[in-house]
Amino acid sequence: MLLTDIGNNIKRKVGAWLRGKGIKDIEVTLEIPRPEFGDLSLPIAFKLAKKLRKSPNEIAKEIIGVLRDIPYLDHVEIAGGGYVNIYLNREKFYSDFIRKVLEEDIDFARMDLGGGLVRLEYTSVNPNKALHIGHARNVALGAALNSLLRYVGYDVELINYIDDTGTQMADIILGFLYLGYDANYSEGRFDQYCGDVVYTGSHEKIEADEELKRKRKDILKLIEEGGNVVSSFTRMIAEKVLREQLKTCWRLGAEYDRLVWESDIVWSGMHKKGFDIIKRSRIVKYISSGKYAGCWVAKVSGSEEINPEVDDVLVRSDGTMTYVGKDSIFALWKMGLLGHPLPFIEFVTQPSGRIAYSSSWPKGDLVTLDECTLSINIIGIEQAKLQKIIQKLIEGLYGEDVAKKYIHYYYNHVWLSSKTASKYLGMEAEGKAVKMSGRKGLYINVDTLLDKMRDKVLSVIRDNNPDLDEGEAWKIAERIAVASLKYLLLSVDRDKIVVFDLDDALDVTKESGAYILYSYARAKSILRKAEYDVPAEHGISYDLLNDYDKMLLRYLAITPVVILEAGKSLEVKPLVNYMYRLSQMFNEFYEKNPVLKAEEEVKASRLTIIRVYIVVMNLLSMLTGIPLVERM
RNA sequence: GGGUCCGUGGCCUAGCCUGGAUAUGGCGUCGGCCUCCGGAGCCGAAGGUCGGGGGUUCGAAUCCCCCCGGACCCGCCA
Repeated sequence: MLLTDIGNNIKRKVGAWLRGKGIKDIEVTLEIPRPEFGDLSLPIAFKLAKKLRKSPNEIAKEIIGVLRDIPYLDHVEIAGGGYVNIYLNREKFYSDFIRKVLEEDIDFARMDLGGGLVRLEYTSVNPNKALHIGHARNVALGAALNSLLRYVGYDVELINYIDDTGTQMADIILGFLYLGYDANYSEGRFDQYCGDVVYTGSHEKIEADEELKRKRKDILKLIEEGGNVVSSFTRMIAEKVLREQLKTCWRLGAEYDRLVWESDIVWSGMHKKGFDIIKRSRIVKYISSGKYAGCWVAKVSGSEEINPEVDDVLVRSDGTMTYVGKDSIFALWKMGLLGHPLPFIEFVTQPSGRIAYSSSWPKGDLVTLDECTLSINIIGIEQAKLQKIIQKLIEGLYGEDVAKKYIHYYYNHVWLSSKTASKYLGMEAEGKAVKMSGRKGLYINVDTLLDKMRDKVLSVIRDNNPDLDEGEAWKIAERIAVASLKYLLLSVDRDKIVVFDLDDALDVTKESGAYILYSYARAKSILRKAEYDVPAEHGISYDLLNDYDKMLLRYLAITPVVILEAGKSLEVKPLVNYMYRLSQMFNEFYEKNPVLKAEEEVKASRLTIIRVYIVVMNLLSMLTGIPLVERM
């Protein structure tokens, strides 16, 4: 029996009582109060006071009568003028909870929030550079969301969209073709070479030279046409970069089912087919006169009549499609509403054994995407308006219910602290922080950062574990580095800019990913030293436990509540923050309570609590993608 | 100019969606704790007009309106 089950039970009972009184517009909510106020708390009496013309206190008394036959209930108290505080029979509740956790391991809190297929697009970095720490925010979010969605009952298909037809790509292709950069570069990572050297170099030269701009335009045209030397060269380069980028993604624990190339989309004629559908929308019109004569425009503003000045052009007067147009069609395809099959081939086997399939025009196994219940697109906040337009367009075609399935899962940018920009990149910066810029070379690559973090942490590991062999130490250092970076990126609100400071990131104490791993390693260490395993059916001797034991236990038991909230809101942040809070609580427990030296009954109970802690942390690690280590 | 988002002790941050009982942690500052399971740790202290104003409410950091400050978006570009 989980706390969520007990909560549902209470909500059902109180809900039925409400309906009996003819009240339908008040939702029953439960809180987890401070420990002295019980295990669950019901503030509903306050909301009913006016409606029933009674004091909250009187209503609370009435509600107590409703709560009679709740399993695990010990007693109920009224406090604070109308709260109904619910106290469980903790010995029984915790014993059952512990048994469930130890028997079912990390599956103990699995739930079904309705299910269905979620198609999740994330990463989608242009294949002309290495991933920088801003991309890592996207990747970390996607990987975690994938795990969370699966745990709460969805099927998930992971898509990485590869835009190999844009100007960023053309910039480096021009660099290779005309500016002498080496397409066979092999001294270091090819993606870093393309981004750090070729792109920055080429871009600057192109912007200053009309002739080069013309050449870039020609390259873009050739890529779009396909079937020529330039287009296959471009695809070859992009593929080389992508393979390197994927290594970084894997390092961050991210994998994919489908790599979808923009060039394949173009060559397969998806846009033409998609536009034939979009054209039929009520909100799309052909403009026959004036400045915008010859354009197809979508009415997305609030204006009465369609007005190209404020509405969005989908097809230009020369017949080519704008970015909005293309992206809308891709959105329809991802939602399984287009039915346009693309050929796919096996591209690479990923670390978990999962195969990533790549689109590959013209030959491969034809795949038509099924309709999905949700299409989640992890894209930066700067695209909010554009994504809104896409949703409007979908609404115009299929109605509001379908449009609601298309979710722009946005996140704000990662900036660099001015200190980091000047100290490590030699860029003088005004103010507290600066926006990253690929063109200016103002960014930090994920691999560069992870290497730095790993090296920093490695010496501490050697000091603390002299018996550990080098390979093992290295693996641990890598995990600590990844955990620290992910914690940094996932623990703050998606709406907020993360200001990245390299020195702060390298400081892996206190509130950090490493702190979490440290408490876990301590727990593991105790279990290694314990001479016996406590059998799962042992349970606990609740009366012998002190406040620190009880606090930890109490907090462990709310795991399902946290997961439910995270799953319903599609947020990973609560999980990450909970993970940190739990670690904090464990460290406190650890400092205050001897385990191995405790009296036998207490020792057995504490070992059991630690085992539960381990399972919960393993589960949270799986859900958030923050890796753990057994020692460090 | 129009739109979206953010504003919580010196600095960073949780809580905001779904209003509820003393506002969460961290950094920094000051002071403690290793004969004891891992000190990458723990304990304590100082530090708060939850940007400002108004409204709704028995009750507002949380909901609504206005204002201020910051970020982002607003091309037949991608």
